[in-house]
Amino acid sequence: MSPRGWEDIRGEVLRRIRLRDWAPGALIPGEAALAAEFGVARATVNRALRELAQSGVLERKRKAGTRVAALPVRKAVLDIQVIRVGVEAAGKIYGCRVLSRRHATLPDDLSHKIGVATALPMLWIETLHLADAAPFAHEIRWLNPAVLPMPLPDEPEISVNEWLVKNVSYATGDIEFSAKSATAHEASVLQVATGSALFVTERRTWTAEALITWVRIAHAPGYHLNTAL
Amino acid sequence: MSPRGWEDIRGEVLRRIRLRDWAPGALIPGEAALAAEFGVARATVNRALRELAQSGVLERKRKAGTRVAALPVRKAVLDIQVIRVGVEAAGKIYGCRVLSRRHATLPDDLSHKIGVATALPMLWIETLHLADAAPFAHEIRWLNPAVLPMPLPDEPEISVNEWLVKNVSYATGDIEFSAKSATAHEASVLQVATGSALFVTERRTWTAEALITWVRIAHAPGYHLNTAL
DNA sequence: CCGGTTATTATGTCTGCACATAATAATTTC
DNA sequence: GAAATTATTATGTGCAGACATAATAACCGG
Repeated sequence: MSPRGWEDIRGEVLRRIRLRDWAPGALIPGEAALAAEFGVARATVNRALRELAQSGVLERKRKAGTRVAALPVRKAVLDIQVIRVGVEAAGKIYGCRVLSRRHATLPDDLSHKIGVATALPMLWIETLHLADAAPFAHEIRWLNPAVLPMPLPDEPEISVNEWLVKNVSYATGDIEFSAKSATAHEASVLQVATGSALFVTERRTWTAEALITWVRIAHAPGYHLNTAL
Repeated sequence: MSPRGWEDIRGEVLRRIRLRDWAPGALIPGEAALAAEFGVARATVNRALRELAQSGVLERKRKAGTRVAALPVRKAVLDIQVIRVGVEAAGKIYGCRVLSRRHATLPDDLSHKIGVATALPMLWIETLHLADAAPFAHEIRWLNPAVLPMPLPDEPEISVNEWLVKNVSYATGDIEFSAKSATAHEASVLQVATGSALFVTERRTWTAEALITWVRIAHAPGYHLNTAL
């Protein structure tokens, strides 16, 4: 019943850590030693330990060896999906309505926040996402027309975000999650009381050269994000 | 200037995807072909493509080949740290006060929510976390005394969570993020207005056998979680 | 034409070996 | 004795070849 592959090795190492066989902060045997013990190649042990290090359970340093993380920074992986997929995964019917759409320049505060010149002409779009015809999330989006390969479609069926992922080059970006009180406008659109606690995600997306889009999505009360550790 | 290692391969593949050389949904050349093109071993290409698949950029299936993700489920990796580390990383001084602590049994709703019998004797602890002496987060924690290897220390210097990670076996668990309005109690403890939007994280932690702890942390307004995509 | 069996194929993993790299320990030099 | 140099060592990465596995495609009998 010796381990068969790198996943078994990973499991066995994890077992020893959980049983405190190897305590937090302690040095564990080197790859060569473990390979000998398990009767596998060093590369196999390496693969297992590398994965554990990636998930924050181990800390590895050349020459210094591998040790069990003392204050484990657990890495939670969140799947950031297109809203439609999230809604449909919950067994509901997705819909969206574009509430407003116009050309404008960035307000000063936002310009500063996302690091883009105020002067640039941008496209502003406000969308309401629906789940089973009930308000689900309110989206405010700034788009940089300069980086769009073609004009946006008019169809309100598909969300702008979804159009983007299909038609614009992949990019880097960042996300921020926070809790905000609903403004009067958000409250009316989402049909909740003003001041309700909304789960807000703000997202910047860049190409190598320029900003593609900045989005703020305020989710209706009850929304939550979860993940396994 | 051909690629030197798997990271270069990953970069080059990513570049082609970003340039829409390989469009979303399209099949990309097989590992063998890429290995030949780049003049590296197949294992090296495999490593690069595997990483890209792990981060949601590619979708791989045996025999079917590798394709660019059509609706990329971007994986955002969040670092779940001990609160003290987060506070100190922001350049502030951490502190915490245990507000209350007693033995009790789980209320029905929570018992149902976390899947543990109501009857079990549990320990209930309420903690206030401080950053530069200002309220930072309010923590409510249920602990299962049965799985603790030794009695909890009395020292209020170190948070219960930190004591746990150091003294109890690693475990699995899950996290949930949401936005909630501050209750009267939370508001008074955090010194904010009742009804303020609070960022709440709820966390369950299990050993292989039993629940270790359930925690709800309500963060003071202004708190946000962010990560690169 | 249908359903089941049998190739075929791309990815998944493993091995054994080699060398690169970074961090520490030992040594030498001034 | 301090500083610079040189081993030493554990992890990081690479290679070539092999077999495993899963999913598709081709085939074949009815």
